Amino acid sequence: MSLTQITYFVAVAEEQHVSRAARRLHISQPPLSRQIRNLEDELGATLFRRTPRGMELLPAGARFLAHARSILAEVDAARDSVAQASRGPSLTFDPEADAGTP
Amino acid sequence: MSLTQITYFVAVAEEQHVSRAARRLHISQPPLSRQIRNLEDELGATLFRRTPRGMELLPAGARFLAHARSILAEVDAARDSVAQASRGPSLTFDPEADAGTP
DNA sequence: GAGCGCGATACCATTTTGATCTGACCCTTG
DNA sequence: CAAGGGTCAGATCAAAATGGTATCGCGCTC
Repeated sequence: MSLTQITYFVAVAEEQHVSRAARRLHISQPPLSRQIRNLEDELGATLFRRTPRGMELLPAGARFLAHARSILAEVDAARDSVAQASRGPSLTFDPEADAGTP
Repeated sequence: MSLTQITYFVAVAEEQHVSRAARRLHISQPPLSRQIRNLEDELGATLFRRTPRGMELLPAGARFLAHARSILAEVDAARDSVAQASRGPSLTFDPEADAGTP
């Protein structure tokens, strides 16, 4: 399982459509289809039902979706946190911040 | 940024040592060293200070570590959740569970 | 100053990823 | 009922990422 796969999964779940999700992700449809399959294989569960009109999220998929979003949100938070830290440590308010630099 | 990199980062942060972390991860030291560097490059921040005795977590690294653990925990939770779902949907208590299967 | 331990670099083999082309299937439409 | 458009899936190839081995450079310690 990779962050890429998770991102792909969320896109497909939201679009309920592999092709549309592929366009949104700026990749082509077949690799996306394969990544979803790989993810399902690794998890040992089917996440979508393939219909002639697109992809339908199954219960297992719905459960996974919640976690997937949480993971991606946490990744963003991690990025932001580090970005803040590198713009100067402890920019988060700290009353003792300048007590250590007299 | 990949889940692998995050896993690697946590190992290095915990061991404070690239070589030891590599042994623990069952990979060799140079690729691990490179992945850490790649992660730092992508984040645009230095996460460790290289010392002759190992790796010292910098403030930015410490911030990232918290998120990294959270991400990995959420990944585990996602796996577990799907595993449960595939052993039978809604094992979580649902009073109407059998109302639909008379 | 010689040796040891640390991370970093160079280079190569392998694996993984993505693009293109194509196929199988279903639904709609005439 | 036949044709066509749209869906996802499979095969195949090129490119990128990943990991291993060999080696370097740098401090510390003796």
